[in-house]
Amino acid sequence: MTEITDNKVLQSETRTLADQVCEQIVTAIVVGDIPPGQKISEPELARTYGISRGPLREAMRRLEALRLVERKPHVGARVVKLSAKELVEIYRVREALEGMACRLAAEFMPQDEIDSLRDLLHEHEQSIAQLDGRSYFQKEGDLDFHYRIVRGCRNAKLLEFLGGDLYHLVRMYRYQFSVSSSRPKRALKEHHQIVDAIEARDPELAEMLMRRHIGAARKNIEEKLNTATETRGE
Amino acid sequence: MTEITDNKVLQSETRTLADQVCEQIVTAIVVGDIPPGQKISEPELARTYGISRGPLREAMRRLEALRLVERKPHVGARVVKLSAKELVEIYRVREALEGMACRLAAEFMPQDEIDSLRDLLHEHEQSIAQLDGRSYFQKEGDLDFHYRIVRGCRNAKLLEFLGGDLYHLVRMYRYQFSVSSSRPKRALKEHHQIVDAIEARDPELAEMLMRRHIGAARKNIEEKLNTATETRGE
DNA sequence: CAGTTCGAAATTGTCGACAATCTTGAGGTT
DNA sequence: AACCTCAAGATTGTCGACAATTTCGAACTG
Repeated sequence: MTEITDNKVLQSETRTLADQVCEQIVTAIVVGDIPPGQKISEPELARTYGISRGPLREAMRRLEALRLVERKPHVGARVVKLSAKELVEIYRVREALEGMACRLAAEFMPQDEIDSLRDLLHEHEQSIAQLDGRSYFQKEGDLDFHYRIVRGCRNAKLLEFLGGDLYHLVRMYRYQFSVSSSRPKRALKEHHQIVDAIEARDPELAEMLMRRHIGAARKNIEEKLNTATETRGE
Repeated sequence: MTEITDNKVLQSETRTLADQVCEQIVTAIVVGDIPPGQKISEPELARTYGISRGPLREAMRRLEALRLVERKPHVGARVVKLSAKELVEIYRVREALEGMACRLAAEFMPQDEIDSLRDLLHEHEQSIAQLDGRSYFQKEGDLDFHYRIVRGCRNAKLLEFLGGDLYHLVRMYRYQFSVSSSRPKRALKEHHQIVDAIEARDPELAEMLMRRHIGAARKNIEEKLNTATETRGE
């Protein structure tokens, strides 16, 4: 028996066809290669990826569990189309879960990981300076920060829910709407404050700051969507 | 186009074989008919439920997504065996999500649903009186209360995560460890306080009370498990 | 001409068989 | 006697074909 116990190593060598294709499809959906709302034809996708319908169907089940596709029996599957309402709902869930993650990180995150977080923020600072302060958080940089905190909270279930399921949706949304934080400097400052609270081992403050941070992003979205929803009554 | 928009009606009439069997297996696992840690043989289970391996494999994927089984490629699937640590982790997730749900319920839950909640608590009171005050919350009663609040928060994503995924694990745990709340009267009082806060439309208080309520249950578990963990060092 | 009904085509659901991989036990070697 | 090797068995992964259901269009009826 080896030392590694419950560390889910991503066994890249022995992955099943269905898993590989599933990952490919996830990326294709997230970056928009398969557009939202598109109906998915099983035989077509199977041909595209050069596999049979069996593994593809298993991949579809997994995608359904990730909330990236919706299936109706005997009808078919289509890529989810995030509505404004659903997106705000997701940010409520993030606010709750990541707030808790931040609280636990303030208790259990090792010092070396905190140092690493600081390094990441310094990289972000330089990135902002280079890009003249506008839209640093464009693609995956912001998610990286949040993901590290979730990893640092030492709660495997929290990591599963947030990292495994929810972040794919958030990533998809960012690609679809091309929404990067419109307030990069302020967001970076908030990130620094959050790390400060974690390093000070202040769970209450850490949770509150993270919730404010995500809540601000949510309000930002709500606001943008309210101004853009004068045409369609939905 | 009908009035029903995103209300996932449980279309009981046209359910696929895989879905039916999946539901059966979920129940079998939750109540312990298939014990935790048991390895699952695909041909055997397929024969048991009278279906082929195709639909059964799809059901297995769904169970994997529900975190009820764990699979390793080319090795097989086994029913999850909740450790004490994982259970406490789950309660942290519940604390975060249900706290948020309760906050939102205080904002958006309609008055008639609040009234219905009160009726439910009155039923619970009588049930406690009949059973002489011990362990009323034994099986599903407590979950029912929490589930109603989650439904009342008008956040579909929150409902999906909590009701769809997490509650199966909680139910399984309750059957496995036969743990019913060891403090029924106090729990009922807390439930009443929570409904009070919701009815008073006080989101802050509602969230705090719910988090305390679940946090107390978590501490109760930690305590029981600490006393029972003198034998095994795990 | 609108509405309905029916049927053919396409798609999804299901099945049995074959191939690839892991496990287990026996046999041999050091 | 302990350890390694290897082969047989079992299990999982994959595939192609058949059956059931839905969908779409055309013909028919009022």
